[in-house]
Amino acid sequence: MTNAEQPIIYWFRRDLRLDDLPGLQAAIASGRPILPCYIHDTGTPGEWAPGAASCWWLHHSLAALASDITALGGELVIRSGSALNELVRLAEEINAAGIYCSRDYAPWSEGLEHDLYQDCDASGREFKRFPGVLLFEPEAVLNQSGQPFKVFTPFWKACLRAPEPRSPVPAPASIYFYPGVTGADIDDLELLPRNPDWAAHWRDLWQPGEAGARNQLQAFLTRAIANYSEGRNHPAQDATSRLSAHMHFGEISPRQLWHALRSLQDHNPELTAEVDKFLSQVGWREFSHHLLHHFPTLPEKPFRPGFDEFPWLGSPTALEAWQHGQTGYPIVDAGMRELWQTGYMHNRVRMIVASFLTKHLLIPWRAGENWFWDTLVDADLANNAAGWQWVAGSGADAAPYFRIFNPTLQGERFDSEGDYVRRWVPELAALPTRYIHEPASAPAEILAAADVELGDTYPLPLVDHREAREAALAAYRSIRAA
DNA sequence: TGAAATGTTGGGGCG
DNA sequence: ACGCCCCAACATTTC
Repeated sequence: MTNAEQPIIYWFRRDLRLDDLPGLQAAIASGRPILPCYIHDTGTPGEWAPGAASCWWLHHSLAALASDITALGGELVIRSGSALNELVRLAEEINAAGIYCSRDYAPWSEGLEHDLYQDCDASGREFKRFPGVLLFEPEAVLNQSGQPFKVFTPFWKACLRAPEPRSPVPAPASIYFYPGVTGADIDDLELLPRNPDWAAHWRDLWQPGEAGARNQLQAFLTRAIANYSEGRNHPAQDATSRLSAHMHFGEISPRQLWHALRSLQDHNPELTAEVDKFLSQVGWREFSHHLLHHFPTLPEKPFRPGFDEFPWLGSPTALEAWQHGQTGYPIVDAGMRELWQTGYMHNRVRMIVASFLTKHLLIPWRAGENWFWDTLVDADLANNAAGWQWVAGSGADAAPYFRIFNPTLQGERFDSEGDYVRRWVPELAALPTRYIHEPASAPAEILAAADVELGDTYPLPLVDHREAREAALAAYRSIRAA
């Protein structure tokens, strides 16, 4: 039997915010007391435990959420362990009437939601999951034959034809909390690096949490969006939204993003093309998540058959040079160093470094996927897996296998003044712009004048572009024939 | 959400 | 004036 004072557990997952949270709103509307909780899940089979950079973000995001809940007079109850066990135990402990949450689309999450539903059903509790992590539910975007889309353009067109994502629900003005339950301290989760604390300066770069997400969106909408289509390709410009980590942790929902942009567009029709361009990027996020939902092996196995046989080389020393930004290709090294030092890399550069790893070095995309997973603050299983497979040519709607970025040309085209390289590869800073993307082509006296000694202060190119390109084409031909 | 090789065209230098 | 060559600029195709 249930009574009106039996609480509802609101289980925070990848929705670390209070605004636009339909599940929380529904819990409040039930009139029952609410227990907000977060489980640091260490026990669900198949889970990709968050990487080091992601853990740093998670810590601060949880701290921000906990503080916002405290301001409302409640407490975020944090526990650690198997999410299923911890939730079941907590529900029994307080005799909860139900568990509400936002739906998550990771392969292991869907199984977990199923198990929770079963357990709740058997013990007379309500288990409800609400949409909100995505704009459109995967079941709602299928082609004419009821199958998932495997090509982005028709996928996104179908999304745009579908009923518009509904308006965000307001943040609760007050919450009737269930008192008296305590959990772990955030520090006990040991999410922060120490010995050494390599993220000591990251608080100057990022503001994890809902307020930070709101600030970032506001900054983007008042400035960079106006030149997004072009600016987004130039890594030296601050022309992208930088919302990815906020989005990953659900500090802002895609619905909030969607409606903020549509509203901006309504008031500024001249921004239509820019807004559409940005929303199509949100569309790629959507596409990746839908793909992962339909094809749970996306993070591990080539989406396209045949790539199992790809003749990778996988040299450990080459991988290490790539990881440390020591390949001798300035745009690649700049990107890898930006990643290492800030937990982030500009998207254009992500494509360049990924193409370089898989095609110039012939190192399996999974090595890159793993490195990004550990080093990106916005590491996201769906985006990461889909992105790497896209670059490697094995993914859905992937770049054709013969599309091999020339890192020198990419640098010259998208970092034409060399500002990005100079920022992250300071040992090349004094080189004239003409040679900044190809130091090896500079005359000896120019190198000397810039204090550059190739092979000493800056590495010689790890591979020759032309030779590497030919080798990659030959490798791809070998699986195509088979 | 490429790059390189190959093909075509047209202006200009020059015998 | 003409043919020839060079080559930049652009287009097409190939990988």
